[in-house]
Amino acid sequence: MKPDDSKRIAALLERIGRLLTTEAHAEGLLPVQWETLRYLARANRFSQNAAALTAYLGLTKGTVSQTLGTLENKGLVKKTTDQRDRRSKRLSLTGKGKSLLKRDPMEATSKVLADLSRSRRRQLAGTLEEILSARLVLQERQPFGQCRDCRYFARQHPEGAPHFCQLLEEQLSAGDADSICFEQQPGR
Amino acid sequence: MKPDDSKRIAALLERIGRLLTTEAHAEGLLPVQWETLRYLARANRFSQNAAALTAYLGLTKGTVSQTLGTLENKGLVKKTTDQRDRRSKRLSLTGKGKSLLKRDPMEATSKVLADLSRSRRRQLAGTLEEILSARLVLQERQPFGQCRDCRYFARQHPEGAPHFCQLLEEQLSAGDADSICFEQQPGR
DNA sequence: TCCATTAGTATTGAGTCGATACCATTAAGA
DNA sequence: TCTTAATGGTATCGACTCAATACTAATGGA
Repeated sequence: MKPDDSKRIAALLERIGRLLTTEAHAEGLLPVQWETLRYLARANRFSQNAAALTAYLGLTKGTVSQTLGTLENKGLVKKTTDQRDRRSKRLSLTGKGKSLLKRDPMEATSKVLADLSRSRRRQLAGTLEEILSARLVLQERQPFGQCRDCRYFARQHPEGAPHFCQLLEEQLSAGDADSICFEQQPGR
Repeated sequence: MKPDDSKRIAALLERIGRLLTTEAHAEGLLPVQWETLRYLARANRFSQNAAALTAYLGLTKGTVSQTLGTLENKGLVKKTTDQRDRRSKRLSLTGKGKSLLKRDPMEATSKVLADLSRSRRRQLAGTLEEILSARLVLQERQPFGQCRDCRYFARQHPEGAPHFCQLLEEQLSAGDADSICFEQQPGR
């Protein structure tokens, strides 16, 4: 095996990333804009705000605010002020935003991934998660894992609701449990 | 296993890509500029020109020309007109460019990759290459594989030189064989 | 009540990026 | 050889990202 094997893999990761980026110039949207739409579709309600998106993307809040502004102008995203904390704004996809996501250019790549065997997919997902998490830890950034893989996720709620978040002390729907969360901390 | 498992992997790939991009704002250079430097360090002499770089990055030639211009102004890249085809310019890293590459922000990720076991690295590299190649084929783009994995690579040269390219009919040094090539076509 | 913190916006300037048009050189045909 | 098409690269334009900085508004603690 080659001496700088790791460099070759790093180059592969970067090139795939760039591929995803260049082909994300589609439907009149730009790469970050697509990423934002996808994020909002996947994020649970505690994470549907600009601060969480900023952390997810690893950009500065000014940039993200600007991107959200243009998406709002395009009628793809809606902002509503959070009533519990009126500094914060709750972000959500409009109907137009949701239907645009059906033409997500990322689909082409998902299709290729679906052609891999189940076991290779599982292996790949595991390795990529490990790499990402290692890099994020070094930068003290959040992993944005799925709610149900969180150490604060409780399958049994005292009063009988389906799930419960022990950190935010909120009930969680089945959809919440599958979504990604700003506060998620892997731990089981 | 989750229904849209492939979407999760695609999101991982994109997020890692973005991570690589955001941390490539370093040493006064921008992400594409780093990618260009790395490309020039890895490309064989047939591929050290703007056209090949354009194909590699998947950008338009105008953009690439501009990026190369700023790298030239920074004294990191040198252009010399190719004497065989005087439309073309041969690109090379200056001493300053090479020494800057030693502070490549991508190193942080290579280090993490180096911590993976040998077998997981091998598996990962294989899977990523497969994914990339599948996507590139769909777009009719070049794979930019290593010279020695090319169908035109001949280990024995008639006159006894170490290696030989049967497409370009040129002798190849050991370094050439390890470099990536614009014309490379996997085939063995 | 004061003050530090947090959520988001506004502005500026550098640079990517796609699109288009352009120039020079080469290659192919008549 | 002359003409024409293709190729390698540059120049210019406008839209937009992005980091940096400064700002407003709301929150929350002392």
